Amino acid sequence: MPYSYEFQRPALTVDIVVFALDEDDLKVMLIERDLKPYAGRWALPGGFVRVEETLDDAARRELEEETGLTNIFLEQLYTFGALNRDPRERVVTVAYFALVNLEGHRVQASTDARNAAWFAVSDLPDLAFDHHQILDTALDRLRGKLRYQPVGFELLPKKFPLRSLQHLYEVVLDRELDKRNFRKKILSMDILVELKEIEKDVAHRAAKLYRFDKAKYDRKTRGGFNFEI
Amino acid sequence: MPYSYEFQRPALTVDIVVFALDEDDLKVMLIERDLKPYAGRWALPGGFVRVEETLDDAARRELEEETGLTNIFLEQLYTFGALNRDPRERVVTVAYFALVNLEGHRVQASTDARNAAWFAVSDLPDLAFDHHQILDTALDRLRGKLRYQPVGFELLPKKFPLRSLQHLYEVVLDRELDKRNFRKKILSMDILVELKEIEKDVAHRAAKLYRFDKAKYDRKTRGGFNFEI
DNA sequence: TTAGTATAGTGTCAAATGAACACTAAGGCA
DNA sequence: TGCCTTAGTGTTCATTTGACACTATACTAA
Repeated sequence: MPYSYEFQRPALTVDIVVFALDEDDLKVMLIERDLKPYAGRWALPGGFVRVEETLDDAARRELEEETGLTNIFLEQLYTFGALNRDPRERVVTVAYFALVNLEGHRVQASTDARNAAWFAVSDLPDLAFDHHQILDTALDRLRGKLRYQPVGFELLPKKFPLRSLQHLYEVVLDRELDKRNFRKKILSMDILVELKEIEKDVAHRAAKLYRFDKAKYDRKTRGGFNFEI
Repeated sequence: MPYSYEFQRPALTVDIVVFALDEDDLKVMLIERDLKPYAGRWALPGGFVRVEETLDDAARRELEEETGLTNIFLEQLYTFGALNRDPRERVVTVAYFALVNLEGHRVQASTDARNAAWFAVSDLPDLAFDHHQILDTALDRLRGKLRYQPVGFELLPKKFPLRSLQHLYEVVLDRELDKRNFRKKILSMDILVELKEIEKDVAHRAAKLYRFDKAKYDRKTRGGFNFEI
């Protein structure tokens, strides 16, 4: 039973850029399309917004359906409305960007009869639609956010050594950082808690583990906070 | 002749938060609604996105139709998709935020049979829909942007004394700034050009006029720029 | 057991930046 | 000509940033 409207309406979708971090690279989650257009091409997970769900809900639902990821950091990115982004008809998409830590959310390959996989952002295949542009926008946003908000922790496990945090900053910002200065700076922010635990099963001297203390952060966040590293 | 679709589609609109600056206040442009719902209430300018126009185009068109403003700084803000933001049906709106200088764009009161007016953001009427929330989001964005991008100049005439620029920062950031430190900082950025002109018709000592030099700015913008005042 | 090796962890100094602070100069006005 | 209003200008101190190198610890392999 079709629905009719006095004026033509663009279709509305959500697309999600999910970032994760492994030993070497910043990764992004892609889905292999099984339908036309762009069948066989890799694309961002996403789909149509239902009329009875919010945009955030749509993004979380699609993400779960297509990749199995739930309960992750998710934030609206930008809305893309170019006229021919989809060859079939006018489609406006609200893009989201999400951060997960690989430990907690191991790749849940094919769900929903699709193939899902992590790709290094430095070595991507051709993408469907304007998804390359969306991804570039997400990367800019990630780099920007890292500077003034403590989102990086979303990419790490709950407990992490300072090395991992520095590595995160180095990978995302794409430059090397001085270890001493980095530690001084991060610790002086006083938003990390040193745990009574050290790394295990590590080939050499084990590092202390830390966790991000959101309560501490919230207390000092009045008037902004500078994560410039 | 109605259009029909297999699934129900949300309607898609744009709404624009236009900021301007006068002697005392940061102002925002509002439209008095003549139709239900919220007839007689003030609202942000905006309207439906047509299927053959981009989101940016829709925002510019609506802005011109409803307020007469053209050729101004306009940037996408955020997309609002709560289920009951519009009592009639599901409407998703892509909000924009715009900056104008009052000199060049004097209030073009009623156009399109509507009443348009500037309101001080510190003294607003009740607004229709979720427009208060949109406006708050826009204010946050303006304050944020001012810190790391030279958007403030969009609120000033082409030629302006440093006092006006400082006043802009003080009004938007809502705190007083030290005149000497402000001048030192702004001039050290080397993005302003001192003109061979001074203020006219001013009751007391006239100040030198400056203009923003976009080319200069673009040259140094590599790797970010800090407008922290 | 010991030598090797890989990563953890730590401090100083110099330069740049940020914040506080007060007076003189210019020009219109009465 | 005196008054009033705004323009314009430097110094000092505290803080932050950035460059830079060595010792400590723990596992591995001979």
